[in-house]
Amino acid sequence: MDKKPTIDDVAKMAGVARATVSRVLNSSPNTSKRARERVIQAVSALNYQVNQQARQLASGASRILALVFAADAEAEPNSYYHSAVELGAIRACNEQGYGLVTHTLDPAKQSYRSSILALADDGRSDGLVLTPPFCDDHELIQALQSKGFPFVLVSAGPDARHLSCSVGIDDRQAGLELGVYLLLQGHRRFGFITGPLDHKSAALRLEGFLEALDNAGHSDQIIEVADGNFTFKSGIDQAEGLLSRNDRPTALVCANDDMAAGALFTAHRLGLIVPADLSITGFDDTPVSQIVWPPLTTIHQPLRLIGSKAVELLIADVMRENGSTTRVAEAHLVSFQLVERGSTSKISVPPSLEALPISG
Amino acid sequence: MDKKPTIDDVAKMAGVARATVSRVLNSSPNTSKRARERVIQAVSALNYQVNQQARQLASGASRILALVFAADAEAEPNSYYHSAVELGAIRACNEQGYGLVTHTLDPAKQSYRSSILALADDGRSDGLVLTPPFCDDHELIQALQSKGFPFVLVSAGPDARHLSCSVGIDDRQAGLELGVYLLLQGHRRFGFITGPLDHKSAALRLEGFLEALDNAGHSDQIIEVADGNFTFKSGIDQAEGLLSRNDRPTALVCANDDMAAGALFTAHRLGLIVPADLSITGFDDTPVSQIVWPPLTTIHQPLRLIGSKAVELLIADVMRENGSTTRVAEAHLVSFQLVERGSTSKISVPPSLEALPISG
DNA sequence: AATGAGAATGAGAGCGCTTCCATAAGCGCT
DNA sequence: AGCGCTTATGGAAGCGCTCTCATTCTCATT
Repeated sequence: MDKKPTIDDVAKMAGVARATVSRVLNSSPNTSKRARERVIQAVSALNYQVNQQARQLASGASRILALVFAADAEAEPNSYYHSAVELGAIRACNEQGYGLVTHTLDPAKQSYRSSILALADDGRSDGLVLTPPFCDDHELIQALQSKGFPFVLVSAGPDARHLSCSVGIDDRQAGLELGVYLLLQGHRRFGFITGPLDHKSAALRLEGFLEALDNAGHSDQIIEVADGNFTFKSGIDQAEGLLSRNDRPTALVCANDDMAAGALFTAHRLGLIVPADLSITGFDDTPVSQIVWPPLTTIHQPLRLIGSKAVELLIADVMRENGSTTRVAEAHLVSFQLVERGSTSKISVPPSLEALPISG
Repeated sequence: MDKKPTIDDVAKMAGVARATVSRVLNSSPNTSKRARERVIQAVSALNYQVNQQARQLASGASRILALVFAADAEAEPNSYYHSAVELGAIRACNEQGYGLVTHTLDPAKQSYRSSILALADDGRSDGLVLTPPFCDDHELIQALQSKGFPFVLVSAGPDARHLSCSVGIDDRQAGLELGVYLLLQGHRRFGFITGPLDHKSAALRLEGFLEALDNAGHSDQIIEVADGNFTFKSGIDQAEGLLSRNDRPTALVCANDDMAAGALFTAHRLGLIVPADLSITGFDDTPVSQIVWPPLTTIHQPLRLIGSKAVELLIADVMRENGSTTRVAEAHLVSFQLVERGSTSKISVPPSLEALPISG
């Protein structure tokens, strides 16, 4: 097998200097049309491809971005959420000639912070995309910032959003809309299964929901909250507790689709008819929400878009690094929609309650 | 911010030559204990980290592997399958100090082949992991082989397995066991929803299933086959056709879990009780199979293991490249299990049929 | 004490590219 | 024609590492 052609081969063939070839390849401003044409022709004649390693060494950039996901040792990851974000990120990377290397870390292990910092240090990537719950670790964010290493947050809570560039939906508002929706459906007794506590965006979903109840003049007493961890199994377990009470809720709100699927499972097992006996809502609008029966009313998040947008911001940031412009902590909020499906329905309530003031 | 220390800084501090530091860092055989100690101490004192780019340029290896997945423009990927394989691959990579960059390609676009070849050429990765349906493209495989570029196949069909190193289960055998199981349950009228036609391992599932029927002395006439494409939606649609016939099957076999979930959806819609009126089976044992109601009887594949094993083989291959040993086309078959859940049950059949010879 | 095999080390030549700096070419003016 | 200015080009110095090759050191053997 012949050796791959180098930039010098191209230069020789095109009859120009190596530097000129480099300039053409990197579309530097100062090149003549003639030189450009000759170089391009030589490149295609030789089937030349830049050696990324050499370029990286010389330029100091690897053109690789790293994406960090949470995944504990054995449990399934919150797969669809991750896949969708990753897919969007991959697309955006490819479009800009970047590669994306995905890392998984167990957030339960304390070592995760140093692992992420090591990722920033080892020079294999130019920037980091942090997903929950890593995106809410202030100490980590500050460490990264003091290194001057580019990164962007996905689905971060508002505190973290103030610190750095981020992409996500307004989880609080989404939770609120869900609350308003269910109140309008006539529900007055709620169950809520939360996500992991360190997961700020999950916490916001609850906050927003409670705000809706509050706005409508209802007290916290009409809601029972159980701590889930985003897994199907935790949905099953927590629903068990919430649904076996005497005054069980008429609507069960879950902080993601997988737990909603678990809740549905428990409802089935208990012989409850959904939505006649119980309304259930999910969050994220992952495929899970359509696979279960009945399909879930849920909040649609544009996860692919979030992934691609995160990468775009990150690349912009990486490129800007040379320039002196300092990075701004910009929270990019993308829109969400409440998707109404078969898992929720109106219940009949006394007219007096229906007349309650409900603010949007 | 100070510049990062280089190997020369370490060499100076340790009082040895740069080459010695390099040898220690790469654990070459010929180093004295004294040199080793001094270097290690200097490294930690300076908090030195090798510059991967420089190492790559000098050594010619990027220590990055590429994973190629199918994903069409808008449709959801077969997410859990992909995630699980990817997760296993990531783990194995990290353990060996490699990075994994994931690429998605649309197999419907003819350009996918040149994209993959470009991946091999651009020097950013040392090896390729090919998943279905790319792993069954002989032309691609041969092109890769003639380049001498390392790669490994995941879930490839037997033809491709003969050509190159591969990891997967024996899909044919799995299909056969599923057939034997359902026959033993008393089923005699079957529906089968296949995967995409170019997906060899999916085709094998059907082949094995038919073989089971054949072994039991049953003709093809007792089975109706419909072409799915692994999506939930195609499961819904194909089940529609299969279940609305007069002599509808008593068991519906689906080539993956997502389609089985779709079939379940249709069954619900048609008012059929699963498994009383209809048994349904999936394939892969992804989380989907437990999320739906009733949970699916399915074939468990150790997807994480497949991913990690693929990477291990690939790395071994990459490393061997220097040595003269030629690669062998080795098919690594991992074990699968039939997992019995609520979506299947025995049906009452005339004793005469039960006595039919059924071989395993 | 001389010899030689083998282990440890150092010097230095790249790996293929980017980029700085100096030079040359082009061009509108006076 | 001559001047200064901008724009295009070439030469060459690295980027930080690996790895070959030549050299020195060690030590058992004669």
